[in-house]
Amino acid sequence: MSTVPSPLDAHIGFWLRYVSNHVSHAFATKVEGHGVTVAEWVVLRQLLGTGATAPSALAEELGLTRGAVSKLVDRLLAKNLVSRAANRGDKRFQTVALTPTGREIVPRLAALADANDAEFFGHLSAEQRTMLMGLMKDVVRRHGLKDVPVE
Amino acid sequence: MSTVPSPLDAHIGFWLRYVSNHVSHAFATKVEGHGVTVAEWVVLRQLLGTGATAPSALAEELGLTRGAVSKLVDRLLAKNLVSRAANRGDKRFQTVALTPTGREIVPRLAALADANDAEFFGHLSAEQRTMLMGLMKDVVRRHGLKDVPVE
DNA sequence: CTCATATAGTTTCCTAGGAAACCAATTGGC
DNA sequence: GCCAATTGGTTTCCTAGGAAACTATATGAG
Repeated sequence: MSTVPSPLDAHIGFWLRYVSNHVSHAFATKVEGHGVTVAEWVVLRQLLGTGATAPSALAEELGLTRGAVSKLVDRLLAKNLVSRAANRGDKRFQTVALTPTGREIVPRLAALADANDAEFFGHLSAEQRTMLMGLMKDVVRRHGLKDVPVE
Repeated sequence: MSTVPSPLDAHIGFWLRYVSNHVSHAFATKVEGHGVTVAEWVVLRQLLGTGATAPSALAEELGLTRGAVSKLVDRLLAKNLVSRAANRGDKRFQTVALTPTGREIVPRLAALADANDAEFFGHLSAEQRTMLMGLMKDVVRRHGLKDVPVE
């Protein structure tokens, strides 16, 4: 008695990807007005919280590869939003930090992020939002993967 | 009294993207054993439900661009998983359909999709899963965007 | 009938990011 | 002390997919 293969929309993963794509895309168009991509925003906001940080730490915290972070930092340098500094002890290490300009635009980008989240999830009740976020954090924690990013 | 800019993890969108990336990546490694990508699987499963379908309809249903579907279909043709047919009336139209081979592997891929979803969300109760999916569908519906894919 | 317009699909160009090879600096075994 | 192994970061190669230009077909206004 073989049953019909599960439809696409039977999978939670499908819906997450679908919604997540739309949310990210909408946010991307919002921030592109400030000449920044979503990934760049993520790095900038992270740096505001952590201060000068090694690229490898950023990669770890944000769930990116070191290669991706390397290129991301290049772009942010070119836009003068972050600066690189050599570590005086172990010369393999660097740290990356926000420039004054970088620090300046973070709040404006954060406002866009808030607006974007409100646009997509604002219709949910506070309880629903909390539960939703809780479920996501649960998956991350449960699934062992890098516990969490962020402060 | 300006407050601190929202941290990354204050946004539901951030968590969705984070989790969704992991889920998709895990699934990708599962299906790559069958020589198929996640996007290709999505098209294959869709075709099982809809039968012979125009590329533009696929694009619409799955939330992809026509260009992306065009390339996706090319790849699936090369793998002999779908076939293309010209429409006898309006020569601009085509339809794409599963080949026997394509129809054959869908159930196996569906099993992988089930396993993947279970791996990430199996620890949730049935109610939690239902609610989670409901919230996602709600966002899609509410946000007007293409109502839903799938049968 | 004819030409402007619309529509389906393709192609080109571009960007992003992963994997893995690679370089430089460091450390540990001995 | 010296060399192998490790570690941080970069670079190269590759693939995916979006945007927009492009081709071919069809339709409709006149």
